[in-house]
Amino acid sequence: MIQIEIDFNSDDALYLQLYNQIIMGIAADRFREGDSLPSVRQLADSIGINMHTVNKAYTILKQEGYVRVDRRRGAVIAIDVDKMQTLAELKKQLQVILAKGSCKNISKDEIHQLIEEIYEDYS
Amino acid sequence: MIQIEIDFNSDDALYLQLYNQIIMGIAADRFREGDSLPSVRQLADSIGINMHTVNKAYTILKQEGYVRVDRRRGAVIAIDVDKMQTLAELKKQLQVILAKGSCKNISKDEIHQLIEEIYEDYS
DNA sequence: TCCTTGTTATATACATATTATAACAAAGCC
DNA sequence: GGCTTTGTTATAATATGTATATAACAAGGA
Repeated sequence: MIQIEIDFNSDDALYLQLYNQIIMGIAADRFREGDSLPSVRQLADSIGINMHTVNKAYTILKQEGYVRVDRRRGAVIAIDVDKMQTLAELKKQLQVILAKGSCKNISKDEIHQLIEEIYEDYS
Repeated sequence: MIQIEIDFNSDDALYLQLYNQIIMGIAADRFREGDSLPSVRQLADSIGINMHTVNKAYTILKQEGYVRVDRRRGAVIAIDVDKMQTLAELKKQLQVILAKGSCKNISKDEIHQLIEEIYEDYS
């Protein structure tokens, strides 16, 4: 059984919350290369949302190379590594976040520290 | 004169691009504490978008403590530092980004390196 | 007085998000 | 072979979010 927490009061769209949590689940090694995710219908039922909302999350995960879709086994975790592109995208997103921190007097060291903290939470 | 680059083909909403660029402008010291931003009407005209779109960006910047609105001087850069809350929000956003990197075989060291790279760009 | 300021309100158009049904071929199961 | 479940696609309806167009108001500057 998969564990997904959806906040229906969040500003983030449902499909985005799903997308984010699956990626964080892979990073935290709760889902592993080769694992199957529940079918779009199953997961939609268990969360209590529409099939197409789940399908949208799965489709984006596929496009961005986190899962591969197998006719027999459904959505299977399968990472397609494109390091250059990933680094470029991460940089863009980090620039905005670091700027927010910088405005609020958060030092570079505190950011590094925050990174360490997040990695420690993986244990 | 303020320098804002809007990409009308971006997936990001116009007000969000504006919001991000003003924050990045403050972080890069192009806008400083006490500086006035253009009026909503002026900026809207110079970019070629609607007044309310600019107003939305300004309103969020105000809510999040990046500017203060002075009846005489318009939107003035004025940072309201709430370090605890800022750190909590940054952490949430970083968790998702780092998870993406982790899935794509980007090491912790490479993240630290990316942070350094972004800070170096401020010079 | 006149103009500009931020602010608020209303209306419209368009895009995105979410749900509801429905249908299809491919694969697994009995 | 029949039945179910799979991913996938299509269409429609609704709700929400984004952007624009006008308009009006009080407060402050020139």
